[in-house]
Amino acid sequence: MPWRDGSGPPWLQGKLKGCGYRLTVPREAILDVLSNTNEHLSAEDIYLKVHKVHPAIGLTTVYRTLELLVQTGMVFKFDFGDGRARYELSESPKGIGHHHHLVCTKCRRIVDYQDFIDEEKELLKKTERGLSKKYNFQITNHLIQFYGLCSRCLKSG
Amino acid sequence: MPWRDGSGPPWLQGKLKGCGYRLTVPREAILDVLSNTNEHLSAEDIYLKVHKVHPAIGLTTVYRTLELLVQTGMVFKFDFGDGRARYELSESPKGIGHHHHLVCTKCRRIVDYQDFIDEEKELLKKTERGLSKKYNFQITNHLIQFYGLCSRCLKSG
DNA sequence: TCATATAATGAAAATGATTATCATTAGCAC
DNA sequence: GTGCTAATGATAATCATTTTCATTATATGA
Repeated sequence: MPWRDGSGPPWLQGKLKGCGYRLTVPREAILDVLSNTNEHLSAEDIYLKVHKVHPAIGLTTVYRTLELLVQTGMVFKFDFGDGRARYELSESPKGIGHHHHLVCTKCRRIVDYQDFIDEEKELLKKTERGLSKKYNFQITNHLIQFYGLCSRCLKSG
Repeated sequence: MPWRDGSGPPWLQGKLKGCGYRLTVPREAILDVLSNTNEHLSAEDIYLKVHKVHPAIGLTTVYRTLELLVQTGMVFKFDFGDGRARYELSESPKGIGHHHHLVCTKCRRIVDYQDFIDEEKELLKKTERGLSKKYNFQITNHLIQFYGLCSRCLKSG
């Protein structure tokens, strides 16, 4: 559900401005696309979606904006091993929230899961504390992925 | 410590043959490099090290061999976000074994850690079981990385 | 040991995602 | 509104990785 004016979620816009960045049409459009998908979009995917509404916005700007969003922590950048990066909003306003991924090494399908995160969270916190202390490393983020064969690929051989 | 003949670890060679692949000089050389480092080498890093001993071995072959090793599960391929893949032997013969990474988002330094893996292992196993059942996904592998600022970057502001 | 089938190799060219350049445009603080 | 600059977009450049294809070398069976 895009915003009334198709301009993306106000709180994200607020965060952008809060970081001292200007609020521009391309940035709004990109945030809008990201907040209204649950796919794992590549830069080009995002460009194509944005392009439908704003044909003037170029791929370069999409890359630049995504880098900005990653820097500010608003967006996560993933590598699922197919040679192009994927981007997801760090925190979905709709509460879709933090999830991890199962990556099929055969067909490259991605399965999101949240179910087991609660327990993971506990351990992660604990681990993060331990690591921070031991290595004097300020942890801001983590990545957890499981690799293997998805149900379809298991069937087909 | 390279092997007597600088040919890499016999058990890895065995695994290669066991998978039906030929044992060749380039493959031995690449396995040798991988088994005698604890750095996070890129394809080109490996190529350069191999090149010192076997100048005839080309970069293409390094890429091809690495892909093969990743397919057979002998090598892990990592993305630390600097635009080039890194490769590590899955199981080090010297018992250096499975470890996870702390990635500094500022200077790109990588810290390996093993200390907290025991506890993680438990949860991982449990999580893997749960995920396998629920999503009918056969998990063969996992990736865990923490991102943040390393001690040096914390000091330097 | 040797011949043979064919997997593996290497040089060069192609690919394709991402980044740099630079003249132009458009937020936003005043 | 005006002006200062950050932001943009078209194009070209970069650079890691793949493809192509003719040549070489491995492992198997005689």
